[in-house]
Amino acid sequence: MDLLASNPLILKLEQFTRLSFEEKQLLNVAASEGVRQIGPRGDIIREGDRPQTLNIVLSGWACRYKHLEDGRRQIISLVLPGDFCDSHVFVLRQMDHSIGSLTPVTYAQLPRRRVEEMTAKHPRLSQAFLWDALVNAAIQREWTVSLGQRHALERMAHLMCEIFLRLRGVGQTEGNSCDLPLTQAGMADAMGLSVVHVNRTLQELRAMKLIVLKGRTLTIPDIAALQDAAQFNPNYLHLDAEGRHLDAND
Amino acid sequence: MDLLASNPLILKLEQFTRLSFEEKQLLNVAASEGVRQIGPRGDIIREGDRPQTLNIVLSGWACRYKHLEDGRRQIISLVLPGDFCDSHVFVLRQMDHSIGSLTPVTYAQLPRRRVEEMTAKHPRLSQAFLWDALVNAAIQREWTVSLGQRHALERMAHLMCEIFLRLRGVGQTEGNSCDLPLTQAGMADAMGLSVVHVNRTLQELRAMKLIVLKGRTLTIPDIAALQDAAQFNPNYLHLDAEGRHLDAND
DNA sequence: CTAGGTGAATTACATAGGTTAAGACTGCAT
DNA sequence: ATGCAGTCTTAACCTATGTAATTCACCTAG
Repeated sequence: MDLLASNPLILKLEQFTRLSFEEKQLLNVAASEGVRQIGPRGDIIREGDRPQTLNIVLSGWACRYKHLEDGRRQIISLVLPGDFCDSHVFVLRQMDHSIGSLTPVTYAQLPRRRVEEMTAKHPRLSQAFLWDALVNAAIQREWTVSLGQRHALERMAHLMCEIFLRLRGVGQTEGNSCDLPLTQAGMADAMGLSVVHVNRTLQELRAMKLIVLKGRTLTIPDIAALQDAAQFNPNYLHLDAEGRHLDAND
Repeated sequence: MDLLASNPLILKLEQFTRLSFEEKQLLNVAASEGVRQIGPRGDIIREGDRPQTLNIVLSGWACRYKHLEDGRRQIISLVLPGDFCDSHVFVLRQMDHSIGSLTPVTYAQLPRRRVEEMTAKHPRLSQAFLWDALVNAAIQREWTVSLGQRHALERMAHLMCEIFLRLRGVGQTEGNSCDLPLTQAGMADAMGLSVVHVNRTLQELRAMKLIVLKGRTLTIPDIAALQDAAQFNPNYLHLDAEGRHLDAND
């Protein structure tokens, strides 16, 4: 079944735990109902909104972001295929940030009740969702470290390592290449740098043969070398979770 | 009952929802078993550890932090009285960061089983824990914004606003003053600045009459003014959660 | 009361990264 | 074809912040 193999949410969660056929089917149905599309610079959710649905990105890139009053913008995190837009916000009163599309995005809108049914009936799913939320928290912490301590070159290199590994987890890499639909302005907003300096830094990374970046395609000739330059330690992505080996009944 | 009123965990959670007497009692018992103490610069948990307990800070300040290979250190977040050290890490293989004490710290160690019992029997407690985890995620996002976009002065001002409000939520402020046991080196590690620049910035904040900082005591003469300087919007702390008004059976 | 350690303050100087501006390239819409 | 709009690139210049080093003021252990 094609969908089963290509649903990024399933691919992502299976890095952590093996899902039963039924669970996968459930996720697939969920990801095929209420599917929406949005163009490249739209908002999926806005600060202040109070979503009553859970949105899952199926294809394309989005980001969490926040504006300051004077126009400065920080991209808080990247929302890649398979990622939730608003995990568990049902508890909170309103969104404290916005989620915008960076490319055309396809996403599924799950009504709240549907999510609750799924997790109630399938503890392994709610376990997997929890794992996902915890990994996202870890990623956010790592961005804190990047923004606080790493210099521009390390920071950019670190970002690319992270993107590559996250995309690989959802089957969106080919060899040592992947999509990178972020503009330099986007990278600047994500890494707290100016566009000019992002450009300088990319040139430097290219000169060091650490990356090849043509159009929207990123190639990493030597991942180990890039990781070194970034002081990148993949432990925070928790790709080695034990759940994976606990049981395998599908 | 004195303990009931001074347990910072209860005070914190009650900002979000009203707890029943039984629930509070449960939290109190939890917070009085397995109590540990640690001096000012110790580690409560280390990167790589695999904690089988849930640690709750009862008094004193701690922080999550991470070292880079060359000695740079980033404080990722502050762990204040009433905060969990390791919410839900049972799912993950190992700690991807350390938690260290900034002052002498008293904390309770809850065995995993105990936590699971509590949340299983008291859905409102697990709801409250979830709220807490979500607020922590929001705080982490706000730090990302601070580190990425705010200049030193705004950044420091923002930190002080946040600390003050968080402490007020657990009854640790007096008027417009609170404890601030962070050294300037600590603030530097938290805000991604050098010690010298932290000092300069503090002088500036003092000259602007935005803060009074003597010894370990911070006073904020005019909170609105400080918030302005920081572009501080408290919405991310979600102190207005609706759960608070839903029911009140205690 | 003295030594050594820690935190704060300040100065002089260095630099990573920001700002502004302008040109070149791209793709798309008319 | 033409023209606009977004993106990338580069250059010249500027500044917020970092680095190094010194002094002072505590505090605590002997």
